[in-house]
Amino acid sequence: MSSTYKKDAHKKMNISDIAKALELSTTTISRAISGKGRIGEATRERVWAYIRENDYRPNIIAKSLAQSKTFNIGVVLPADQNLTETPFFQKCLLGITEMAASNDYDVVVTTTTETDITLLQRIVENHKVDGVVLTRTLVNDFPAKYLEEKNIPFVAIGTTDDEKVIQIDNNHRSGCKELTTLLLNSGMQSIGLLCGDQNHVVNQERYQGYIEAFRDKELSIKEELIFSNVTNKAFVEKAVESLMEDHVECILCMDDLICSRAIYKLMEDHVSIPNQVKVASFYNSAFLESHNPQITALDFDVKEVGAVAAKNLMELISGKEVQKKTLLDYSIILKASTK
Amino acid sequence: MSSTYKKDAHKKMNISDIAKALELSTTTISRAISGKGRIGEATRERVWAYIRENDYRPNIIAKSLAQSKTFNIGVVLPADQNLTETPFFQKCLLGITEMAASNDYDVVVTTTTETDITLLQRIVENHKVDGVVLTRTLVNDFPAKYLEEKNIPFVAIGTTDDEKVIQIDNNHRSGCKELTTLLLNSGMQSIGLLCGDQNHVVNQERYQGYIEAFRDKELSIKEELIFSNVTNKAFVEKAVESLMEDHVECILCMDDLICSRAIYKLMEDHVSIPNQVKVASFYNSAFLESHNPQITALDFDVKEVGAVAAKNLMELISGKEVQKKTLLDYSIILKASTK
DNA sequence: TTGAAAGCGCTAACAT
DNA sequence: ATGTTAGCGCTTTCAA
Repeated sequence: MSSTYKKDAHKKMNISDIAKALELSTTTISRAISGKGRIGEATRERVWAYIRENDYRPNIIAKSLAQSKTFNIGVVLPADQNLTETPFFQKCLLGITEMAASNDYDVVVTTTTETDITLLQRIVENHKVDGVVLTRTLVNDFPAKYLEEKNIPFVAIGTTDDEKVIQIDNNHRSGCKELTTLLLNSGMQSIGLLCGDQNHVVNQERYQGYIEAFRDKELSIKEELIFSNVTNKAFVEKAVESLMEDHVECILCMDDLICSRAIYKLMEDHVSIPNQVKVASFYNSAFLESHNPQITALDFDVKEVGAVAAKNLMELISGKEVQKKTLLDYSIILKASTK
Repeated sequence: MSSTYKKDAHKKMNISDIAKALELSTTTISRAISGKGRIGEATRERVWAYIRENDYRPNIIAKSLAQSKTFNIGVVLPADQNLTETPFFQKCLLGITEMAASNDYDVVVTTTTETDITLLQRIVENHKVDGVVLTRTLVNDFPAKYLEEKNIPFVAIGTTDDEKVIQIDNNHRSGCKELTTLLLNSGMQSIGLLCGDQNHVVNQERYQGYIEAFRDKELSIKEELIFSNVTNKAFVEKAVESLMEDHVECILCMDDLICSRAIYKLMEDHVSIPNQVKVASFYNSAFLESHNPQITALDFDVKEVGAVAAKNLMELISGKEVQKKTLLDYSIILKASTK
């Protein structure tokens, strides 16, 4: 069984069909549609009536060509395997898409890895987008550098040293600091930290939050309790073992995948949460929700960060002033795992 | 701190700039680029040399207008909250994006819910895409019906009754049947089933696979062991309790979120896997990987299914014949949870 | 093998 | 308030 697609025979209506039908000029139709320029209320209504009646849709491509604008924003997703496992980017994309649509923009997605930006170059150099949203920031940020160099409007979801970049981020640093402080205030002294990929700025921020919490209380930081780049199951297991040997009171995990792995490891070793060790995560997702006891975590409105990023980008594109850095809030969800 | 974007002053090169520089006509340049139509090898090479040297990029928008093609494919993602938690769609999207790019297409994403297809209508009626990939099928498939009615080329990832729809799917039914059969062969008799949303065809397929396994062995199906629409934590917990009261030997979960919830519930109740009850999932993801014992599951190459869908759609768009139904393979990963 | 010219559908100066 | 006209950058028929 197979199938072929046959094009519709009947041609689409265009602006000059309307002009003819209504005995007006195409300019007038254009003005009636866009609302720009002077036009009589009567003719305006007449045009709209015709449009509604005949279900006319303007050809965006032609508009694009005339205005040298695509009305598309590009969204760059990471192609790395282990990031497709996290819901962050998908939620972000949802927020971006909705905000874009409500401003009459559409979303073209593409992917990059930390070193390969050819697919980003594709959409940019083919003039497919008016601007770009980067959904994460890197310590050595190739995509950002490329867009800067090409002078393409873009915003980044995340934080970066590069002051020229417009950034939208949840306040990870502050959230992690507050959560850590809360734990320290409850009398704990020794808190282990399992960090994610250190080339991702977000993980650096989370790390700084942890450090600052200790600094503010003038507590010494024990390097042996901090594990960086705990990016796979084996690393998590080794780190957890080591932390338990050091008799930490609490294990902080930078994201929910690390946390989920840590919890399983603890269960396997018959370590009871929170009796023998407490656990908290810097990122909350459905995969932690089912655990008993429930896990204390930071919660971010990821869809919102996407929406704000899209909004900022579209304003940037339209020449408006845009805030250099937007920090969104977080909430701390205290649950039984740290009681 | 704020920032404004300033447009680059220097105008982009176009086809007639090249024509002038090389003292040729725009037609010739166009032919040299596209490779269509007769053209002398010498001039052809001369044009390409110039293009390479000056890093010229054709304006796709103009090409689109001239050819009435966008070179975009639309991808429809579900906007439902609990689906953003699963990695399926993101992986799919990755496959689609890569395949599209390698055929000089780009990907415009949009979202729908089970009842609201306005954002899909947007990209279709604004002529933003040449065709559409639906990333799931529904029992009552509004998006598919809409696209059919509008006569837009589209393919669906998933299975559907509608014979006119071009479908690409992993062989869920067969996979689930094989896994269930395997369990039955190992001597189990009573196997519980926790089903996902029954409006998603994929869950119907999985259900059928389970049923067929029993039928083939002429075993009776106990309705009380099958729970449908187990779409939240509370439902999973109730179902698991009920199954344990019925002393099932194994619990089959339709996806990894259900499975993860079921496992936590079992742990909470101090039920040992696989000693007291065995567990298997119809979908494998990183969130199950950490569990000890590891969980038996079906594994699908999701990126591949996306890639094939994109390929089929692009062939459909270009008027080629396309297979009505493509079924991709699966693998069964047997782990300790069913030993 | 190459070129002239019309056209894709819309916008925007510049008239009137 | 409305119309004329010249593009936007590329493709494509038709002619040379």
